[in-house]
Amino acid sequence: MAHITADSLVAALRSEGLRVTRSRRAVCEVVAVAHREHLTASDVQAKASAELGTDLDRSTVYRTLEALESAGVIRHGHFGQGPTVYHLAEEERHQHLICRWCGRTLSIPESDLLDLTREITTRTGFITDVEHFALSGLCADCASVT
Amino acid sequence: MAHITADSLVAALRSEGLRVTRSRRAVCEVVAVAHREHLTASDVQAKASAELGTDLDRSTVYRTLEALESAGVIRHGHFGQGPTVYHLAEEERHQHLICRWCGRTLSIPESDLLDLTREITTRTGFITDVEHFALSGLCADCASVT
DNA sequence: ATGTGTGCAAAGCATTTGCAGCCAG
DNA sequence: CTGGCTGCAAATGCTTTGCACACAT
Repeated sequence: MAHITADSLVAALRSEGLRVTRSRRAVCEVVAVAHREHLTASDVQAKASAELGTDLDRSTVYRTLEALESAGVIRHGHFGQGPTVYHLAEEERHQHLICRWCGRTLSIPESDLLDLTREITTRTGFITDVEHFALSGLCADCASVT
Repeated sequence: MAHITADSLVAALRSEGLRVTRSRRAVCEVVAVAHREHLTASDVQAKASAELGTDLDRSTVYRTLEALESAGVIRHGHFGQGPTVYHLAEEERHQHLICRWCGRTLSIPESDLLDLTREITTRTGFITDVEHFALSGLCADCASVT
């Protein structure tokens, strides 16, 4: 799959019948450039404001992210207790593992967890979206210290 | 393992060198009675206040829960975007599955997920604490509607 | 009698909302 | 030109913190 561009995000807004403003375009650019990275609303605000040269309001950021999410081009997840993170609705999903000691984050592709998700579905009928919440635990380094 | 009683929670506080007050005893009772249930700070405040007959301050609740947690007799977890939930540090851990549609919560014993956690550890060295964060997804009912 | 635990009040964050004016269509 | 979008400011909800007083030990 080709890289997602700011333009395709903008197009998604348009196809939802939403208007395309300077602010929204800036948010799209920031999100597209971040690619696989996970951004908080505050990250987006900072980068988009820098790009615009003027301050973009935090509420506008939230509203735009919400619009992009309902257009289906971005998604959000929850890491630990911190703020919500946003990222492109990319093809290759992954589970995040957060170390409760050092706070480091690892990723593991969803495809490596298919056995798990299948197992859960078989037992409960529940279809897991591994990406939405991180898993907590101890990373290899911190575990070895303990 | 026998049921955990309020007294054993109180004893845990004592063994940490902490004082046992009426407020703390009330919190211990509420948590012990809840047994497997997951309580928010607000739940604990309400129930403990009812038991005391006077209003227990929210900050006292947080401080007491923190004390119980560092004494190792309770733990906390995060369900969705909602408030932190507290529960006894019981023997049988379980993973929570939250339906992103109807909000219902299912549980699955950690023992059913050993393959998963082993898999993750093998691949990454990461030791998962399945209980700390819930998993998001669609429950059987909501999935069938979709 | 100590100093730990308490209530109260205020602050700290992330997020949401109401509203008056602005700009994309 | 008209309504959707914006900034501003205030409100919300959860959690934390500073402080003076109270009470367990």
